[in-house]
Amino acid sequence: MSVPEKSSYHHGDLRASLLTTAMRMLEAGEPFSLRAVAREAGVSPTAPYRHFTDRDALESALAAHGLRDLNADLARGPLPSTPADLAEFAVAYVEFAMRRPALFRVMFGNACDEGSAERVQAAAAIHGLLGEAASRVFPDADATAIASAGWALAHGMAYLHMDGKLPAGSPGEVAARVRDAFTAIVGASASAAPSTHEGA
Amino acid sequence: MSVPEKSSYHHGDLRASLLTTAMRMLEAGEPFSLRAVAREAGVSPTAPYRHFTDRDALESALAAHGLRDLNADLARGPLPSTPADLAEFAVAYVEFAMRRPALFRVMFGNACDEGSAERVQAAAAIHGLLGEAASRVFPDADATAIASAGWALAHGMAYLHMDGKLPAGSPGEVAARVRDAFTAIVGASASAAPSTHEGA
DNA sequence: TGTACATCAGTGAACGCGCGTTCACTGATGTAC
DNA sequence: TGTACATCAGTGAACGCGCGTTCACTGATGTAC
Repeated sequence: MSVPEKSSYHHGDLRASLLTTAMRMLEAGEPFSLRAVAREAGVSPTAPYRHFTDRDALESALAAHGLRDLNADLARGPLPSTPADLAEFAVAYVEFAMRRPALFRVMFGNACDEGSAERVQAAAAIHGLLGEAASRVFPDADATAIASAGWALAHGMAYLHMDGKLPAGSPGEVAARVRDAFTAIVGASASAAPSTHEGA
Repeated sequence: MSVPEKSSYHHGDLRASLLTTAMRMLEAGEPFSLRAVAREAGVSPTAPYRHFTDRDALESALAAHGLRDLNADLARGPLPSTPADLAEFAVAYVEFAMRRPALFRVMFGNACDEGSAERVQAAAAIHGLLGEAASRVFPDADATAIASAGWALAHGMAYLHMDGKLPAGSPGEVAARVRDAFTAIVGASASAAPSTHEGA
């Protein structure tokens, strides 16, 4: 449909087709390699080099795509304004990771290639969104610290679940666990044992 | 010294030597493989099979070793009793990850092989320690939730720093960042925008 | 409208690589008599 | 104390695998005259 059945030699839009295929493979948990993607797309092993300078370039394009998808997921509703809203942000983040774990690792599991403009930009957008969300909910807190903390909490939950370090269960259970963790730690100071900190 | 220079054929204690070599390689950031470890240990590619049933068995032994090391790091001082103590727990966790990132990934970056008793046991010990620490500091909170939250926060900080998603800088800066994040989120509810939660 | 030609997106054979694992083997060790 | 032999920890050649990347190529497209 979208790719007309042309004469076999010229593909039509191989670049897009490679990205789609690679994305499908990542989501299916299949091992990712230039050759495998080409094979799956029905094209010779060297055809991708017409569209990506090397393996890493394809990977960066996938990462950028994933980052944009995650951004869209998070920005679906209005910006969070309460801690409970922020907890739902974390839930959405972890749900994305659980739904597309291999992609998630491609997005975050390696240094961002600064040469890939689209990847850099997509990463910055996510970063900005997380920062804004955190400082909206906790306007009086150290903005950088609270943003890092929120991100780390969600990111850690994502990895711990992906790697089976926390009892998994259904997606709903995972979501509940994330929500509870978030709520527990944000409300924690109230129930703390005697501390040197007595509030700000 | 510890391994006497015997006649070359019999090694003395190849098992220990392979583990040591593999650990050194992980810490040096060299790629890890059965063959590479054997090569580095000065032994034929098949010698390791006398001591480990396969590649995964070696990896599990390394993971167990690393988990015990991390446990020892965390248990160095007394158990935490204040939020500030708990923050230092998180700092130590992240410092371990930054000091030995490849090992850290081996420890946590894949499902625990339930067939490896030593790995299962070492993982359970860590899990127990984290849980006890959290519930000592926040005795009134949901123990599971607060333990997960603290672990996820530290774990997420570790991954974000390892993967270059947060500005790195010196180890001291990383420690400060972890401390600040922990402090910010634990004290956060005080400064929250209007919320549906008004405390427990 | 028809033909020549430059451009470009594919092909397919080949390279060298490192990997995990198998197999039949051999050299050293230590125990039984 | 000396010899025979079982045990065990190593060797080294070989297997088949998939990978990223190069190279010279060829088939299709579209533009200029």
